[in-house]
Amino acid sequence: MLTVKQKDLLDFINLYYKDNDVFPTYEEMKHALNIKSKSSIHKLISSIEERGFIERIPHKARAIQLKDTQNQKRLPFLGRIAAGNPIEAIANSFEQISVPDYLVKNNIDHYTLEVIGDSMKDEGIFNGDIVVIKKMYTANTGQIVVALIDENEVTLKKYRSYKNSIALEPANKNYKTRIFGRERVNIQGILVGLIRKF
Amino acid sequence: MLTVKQKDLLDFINLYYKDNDVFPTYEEMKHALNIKSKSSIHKLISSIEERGFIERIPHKARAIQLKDTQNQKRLPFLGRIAAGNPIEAIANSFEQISVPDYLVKNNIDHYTLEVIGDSMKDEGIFNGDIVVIKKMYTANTGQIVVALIDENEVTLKKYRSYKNSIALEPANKNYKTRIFGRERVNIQGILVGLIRKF
DNA sequence: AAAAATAAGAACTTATGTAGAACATTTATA
DNA sequence: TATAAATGTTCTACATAAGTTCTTATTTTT
Repeated sequence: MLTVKQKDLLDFINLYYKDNDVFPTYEEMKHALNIKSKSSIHKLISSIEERGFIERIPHKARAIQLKDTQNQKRLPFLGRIAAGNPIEAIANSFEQISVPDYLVKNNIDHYTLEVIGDSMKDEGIFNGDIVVIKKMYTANTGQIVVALIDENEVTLKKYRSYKNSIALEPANKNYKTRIFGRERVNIQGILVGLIRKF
Repeated sequence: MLTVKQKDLLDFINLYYKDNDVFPTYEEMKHALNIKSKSSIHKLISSIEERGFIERIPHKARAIQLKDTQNQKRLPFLGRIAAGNPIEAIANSFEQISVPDYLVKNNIDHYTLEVIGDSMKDEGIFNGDIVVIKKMYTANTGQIVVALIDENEVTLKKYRSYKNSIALEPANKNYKTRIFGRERVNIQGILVGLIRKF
């Protein structure tokens, strides 16, 4: 709930801190945001602090502290992953779910699904689990991916790439690996996180 | 329980926030919904807030907060659960971790642990997983518990209660069930959630 | 038909962003 | 330690942006 300017400044502070391991002075912020007066920065900083995104020690130089109120990410919940429905069919839902942000790489689109079935149980992925998926259209062998087969079936499996084909491996001896021509398989994302409620 | 317009506006706010990391002004909402007056937006916003879907800071610009059903809880992270250390030894850690609050029953103390080892792998609990534990001192047969054995070893196992003894069952054929006299086992909590990062 | 919800516009209040100068405090250093 | 330099704070002032309140219709829902 920051304004645009406030967010710009906060972004700059974040970036600066990442690069320099110290926080910027007002003078530096002034230049970064193309503002001519320190007092303007002071005001901005004050409002950012008021909203709880940072804390300051008054009068101390570079004495800012990032208050990480933001350790959650809201991701779209696209429904259940089981044979049958392509994800796209339900992708315009606005249902959202919160996941801890350490499961999510910033700036890359993610979504969540509920796992149906036990075909990946040997990887510790059980029926009913919520999986966090990073939207990607390519994968490396060994990664667990959401794959769309023949534009029509969606499944969560371990990916294995061969010269002219793609293998989708379950993690359960009761199911068998399926091998497809490259053109039949579209990667929809790779597994980055899992949440289970007991 | 929103009306159509209210939901349209809420959807727009969600979308806008996702794109911009900042909330829209009334003016922007006006344009998005094809409404000609800010006051109309104000009314809609007020009713959305009344119904608990958002919160505002009155009079502040862009000061909306998505007040959703799902949020995060910060729980203490008490370290690793493996043979050896009783949890109490590390229980005064201040480290905290965010977990989605749908994993947590309100008003009851919870904590988190990192799982070490694969003794529970057939239950889909793997080395490195974060488990969310509800602090409890009793358990029912079949529940997965954090148990303190002989005031000295802590372990995550399936609980089974007999007349004069307690069995702690692993979920891995390479480990065997251990049976203890009741007085040797103290339940420290029961498993309610799991988070895995891939 | 009655009750809510939605819409409009105007007038109003408050917040935000900007600037420059003077001032206060902390930190560096002669 | 005394002083200078760097940094943060306060003040006044102004323009604009944003949110609020009011009254009055109109539309939709019950």
